[in-house]
Parts: sequence; C-alpha cells; structure tokens
Amino acid sequence: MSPEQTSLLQGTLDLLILKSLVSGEMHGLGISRRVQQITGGTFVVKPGSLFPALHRMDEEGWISSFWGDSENNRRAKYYRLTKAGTKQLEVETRRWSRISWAIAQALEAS
Amino acid sequence: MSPEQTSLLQGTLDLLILKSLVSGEMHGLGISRRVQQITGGTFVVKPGSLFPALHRMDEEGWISSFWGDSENNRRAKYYRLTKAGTKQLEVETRRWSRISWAIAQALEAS
DNA sequence: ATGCCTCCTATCGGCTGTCTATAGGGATAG
DNA sequence: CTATCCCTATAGACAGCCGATAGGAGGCAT
Repeated sequence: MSPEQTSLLQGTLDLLILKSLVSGEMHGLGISRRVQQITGGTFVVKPGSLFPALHRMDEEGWISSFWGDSENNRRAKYYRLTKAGTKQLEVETRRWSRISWAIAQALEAS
Repeated sequence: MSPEQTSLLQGTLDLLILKSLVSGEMHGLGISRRVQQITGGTFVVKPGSLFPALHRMDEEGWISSFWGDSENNRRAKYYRLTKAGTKQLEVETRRWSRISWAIAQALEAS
C-alpha cells in the first residue's frame, strides 16, 4: 500500500522504539509493527536492526524484558520502558527537535 | 556562545553541503562555516567529516572542483554545484521531508 | 631570517549502527 | 507429517561520522 519506505537514519531507531513502548509493554515483532504504524508506514524495522537495538537498550537499562506468551500463543520476549528509558525518551526527543529545527533552518536559508 | 552542538545524523551531511553551495561556489572551510551558519550553530562539520564527504560527492558528480585563491590569499579548492547536484539536492530534500514527517507522526502518537 | 600563528586541505583508524541473509524452534493448519 | 506462520536471534558486511594528526603556505613580529 505504501511502497515508499525509507531506510532509517542512524540514531532514530532508539527514539522510535522507546516511543512505541509508551503505550504499553510489547514483544519484539509487536514493536516492529507499531513503529511501522506510528510512522505511517515510512519506517520498516527488520529483525536484523531490531534485535541488536533491543539488546543494546536492555543493557543500557532503558528497557526491561521478560518472557511471556504472545497473542498467538507463542513464546515471546516482552519489553517494557523503565524509568531511565522514559528519561532517555525525553532526551532523544529534545535531540530530535534540535536537529529538525536546524535542518529546517538550513533548508529555508536563501 | 552556542554550547549546544549536536553531532550529525548520518545522511544529513550531504544535504547540508549541497544546500550551502546553492548560494555560490565555495572552498572547503567556507562550506564548513556556512553549514554552521545556516543551521544556527547546531551542526559543526569538522575536517575529518567534511573532506571525505566532498571527495565522495565529487566522484558522484554532484559537485565539481577547481583550485583557486581564497579571500586570504591562500590556495583553496573551490566547489560548485553541478546539474546532477542540484537534482540530488531535491532528492535529499524530499527524503528529509518524508523522514521528518514520519517522526513527527510518531512523536504525536498517543 | 627565524619563529609562530592562522588558513586550508588531507588522511588514517576506529567506532557505531544499520542492512542483508540466514537460522531454528514452536504453534497451527491442511 | 509437512508447510507455514510467528518469533527470536546472530553473523558479516558496509557506510559514514569522529578524533587525531599532518603538512604546506602566507602573514607578521622580532
């Protein structure tokens, strides 16, 4: 339906994952689907990008994980935002604001 | 004066360089200064990022270069947008629009 | 002329983080 | 029992930014 999908900019994946977890705990593929949804299909996060990121963020302490069962009755690892993760989301959101503001400035320049 | 300077997102450097050349040909350090200017000091492009990028873009045919003298009477390599570079600037601008739109969507999500 | 500072270009090694491709196990359907 | 999802996972490759470093050449003071 939306054939235009852009590859991620380095550094935006964490932001999108953190944001997608605000609405509640989710398992890996669920996060992937949610990212695709909230970005209007622009970003598609494939397993090879997703899992390394999740593990990294787990080690950073931004998310915590536990095994459970998916809605399709399969073993799935669920992830949840930690307090530190919520804080990190704010940091990255501010970072993004700075960046997008700066580039907008540049593109408006004479 | 502006202590907040963000490191570049991969993929945005080309856009900023192309854009800074719209206002006329410039030498390397001039481009660096101009990028800093049009982004309100948010992005600072250092030599280790700048010159590899310029050489890459030269090979791609987006910019052309020639030696000349700087305003301070030093040898400087000047860069100029090519036709292909102008087109590439449009491509990257559209790409950026898609990306920033998508992330804005994500951040507004409930 | 010597030495120092600024301007300008340039390269190298390292690192982060994404992508492609591949794998495998457990549930479910035919 | 076989195929097919669903879900997690890893390995290898690679692009591209960063810090550090180098060096030539002009200007200026001593």
